[in-house]
Amino acid sequence: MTQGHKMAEVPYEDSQLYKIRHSAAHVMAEAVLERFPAAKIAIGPPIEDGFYYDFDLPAAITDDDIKWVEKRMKKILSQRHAFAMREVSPAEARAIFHDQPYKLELIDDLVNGRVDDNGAAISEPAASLTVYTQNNFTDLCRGPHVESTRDINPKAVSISLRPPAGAYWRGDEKRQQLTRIYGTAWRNPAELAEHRRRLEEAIKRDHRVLGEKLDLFIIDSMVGKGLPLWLPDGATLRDTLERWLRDIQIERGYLPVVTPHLGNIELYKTSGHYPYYADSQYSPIDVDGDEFLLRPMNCPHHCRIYTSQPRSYRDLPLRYAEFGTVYRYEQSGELRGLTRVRGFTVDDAHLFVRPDQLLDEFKGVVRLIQHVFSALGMSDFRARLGTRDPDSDKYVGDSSLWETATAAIIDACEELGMDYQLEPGEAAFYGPKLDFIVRDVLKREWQLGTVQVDYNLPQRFDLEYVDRDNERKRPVMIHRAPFGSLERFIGILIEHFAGAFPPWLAPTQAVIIPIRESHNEYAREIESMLKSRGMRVKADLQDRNMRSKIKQHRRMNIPWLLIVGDRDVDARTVSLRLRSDEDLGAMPLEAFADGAAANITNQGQSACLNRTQS
RNA sequence: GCCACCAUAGCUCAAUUGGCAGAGCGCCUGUUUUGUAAACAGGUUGUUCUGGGUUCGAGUCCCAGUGGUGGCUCCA
Repeated sequence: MTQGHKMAEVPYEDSQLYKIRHSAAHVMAEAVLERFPAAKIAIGPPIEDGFYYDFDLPAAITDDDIKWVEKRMKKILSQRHAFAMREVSPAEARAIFHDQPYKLELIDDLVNGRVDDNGAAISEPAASLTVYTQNNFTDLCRGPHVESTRDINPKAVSISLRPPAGAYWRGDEKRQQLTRIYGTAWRNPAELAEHRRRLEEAIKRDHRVLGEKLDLFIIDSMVGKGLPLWLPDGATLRDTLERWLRDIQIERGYLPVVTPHLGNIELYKTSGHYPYYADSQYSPIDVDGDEFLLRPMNCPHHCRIYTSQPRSYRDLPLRYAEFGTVYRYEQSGELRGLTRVRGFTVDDAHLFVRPDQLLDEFKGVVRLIQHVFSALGMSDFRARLGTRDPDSDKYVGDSSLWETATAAIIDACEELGMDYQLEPGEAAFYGPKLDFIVRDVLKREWQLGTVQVDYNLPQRFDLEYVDRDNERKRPVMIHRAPFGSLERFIGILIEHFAGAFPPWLAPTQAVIIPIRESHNEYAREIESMLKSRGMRVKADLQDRNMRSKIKQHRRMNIPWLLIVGDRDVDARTVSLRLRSDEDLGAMPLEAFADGAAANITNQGQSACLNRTQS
């Protein structure tokens, strides 16, 4: 799904392309300072596919300014200007940047060893600093840069591809908001053209675009932002996924539960969700003088199901599963299609296990998630182990419990041979977690599946079981959701398949297209025959010609088009055309039905049929 | 939430410096009965996002709101 850098073995940071982009950022800053002499410059690093530079501008930047800057950049690049490095003392640096407050702040932090010169990570105190100069512009910078502007092809640089954006100084929303200008730079014009082509391709795959084209979902302003409405085809897709996972879970010993979307605030005070995450919850609702919350999570409800009966060590593990809808307040600027919404359904389950069962149960869950991802052909994900940030106070529970839980996750990953990245500070507030992260078509990362080990809720809800030795003991909880949110998962899935779902997921699996009106009866017969075998099919009996029907259904990515005319009626065949544009010609109706059924059962990734039966 | 930009028919988009709101697709009616990516003809489709303001006159200019987009921040 991603279009990463497939460039040799050199890390991006050491590549020529990185230097080109880093240097292009300096040239852009020079041009912007010419346009806005009063502008203050912040930082300007290379990023994936390009670079940016942050400015504190005296006025909002316009399209005309962008055009001017881009033109000016190309002019500078077409001249020969060396990128000259010079080592300077802190005092010299302060003199050079005396009228650049952001640079002065960076210099102070560099000298004190708080940041690197991208304004980010903590580093050693710097005894001396480096500056780079090209033409009339000098920037505080560690480098490296290209030797000269001649190393950058002006025709491979563009800053008009992405609109300027707001960005907080040092990523802190309490500080000055700067104007970030993005640019892209490549080694040659062909690479730039390819980049443009990929951007256009990405828009076509965007789940918001495809969601409308394929009639999957809408987000209606009268209903509310971030509250998607599933249209019949989208709901069919979603329902197919739900039924599939439900069946898998039943096989693996999960038990269904159903709980309401609203709960007494005491429930969330007990669980700790309130007030820890008050900011992402909706205001309490008054019910006869008591306060109720739209639930932000399902786990508290499941805990109360656990406590509804005394539990024996023989009862564990208990695995409660529910497609539970939750509501979270998200800032309006963060809402996006199906991938960031305010009401969504989690394919949630909570496993209540004995400590001696934790490792096996955790591994079982990870295997389940791997199974789900691989059945859908989603191999492009990374696993992230989110642990507690020791400096933060947003977590609940003893540190010893956290250590035990983290160790259990690490053990499970190692026993399963699964790679993961450790990310302190990414834990849930009640425990460490293993997340499965994928990128969407515009390269944004989204958390999908998640598994979390939790010693805290069992304590807060006073969960117990009676062990073999007749002692009351505390179970451990595992929270897990292979899809994460159905909404987000399906959004990503739409982009993953570019709207061309494999037949087992496709809302409509086959359309029967009669060539003439006289073939309608046969088309209807096929429709009811395939429906009786559980397929999602329809006969297209509209009064329009065959060719336009083919075009229409191909646009909708219908896996199988069955064209039937005189020859097919006589021979009881269907003429099969795949959406991949393969015309497979006539095949016996029974052979198609069998082949399609096999494809669907086997969850084939393409619409190809195994034709051995014909 | 913050910064910037955007909003015209169901969809994609036009509309000269402020001067009668249009096209293609779709939809409806009729003709056509078709063998693999758009048959033909006619017709229909508007609170130009909402509310104010400027003006003889606003889709166009100004203000506010709503919604969307790109970022930032946030994200159990």
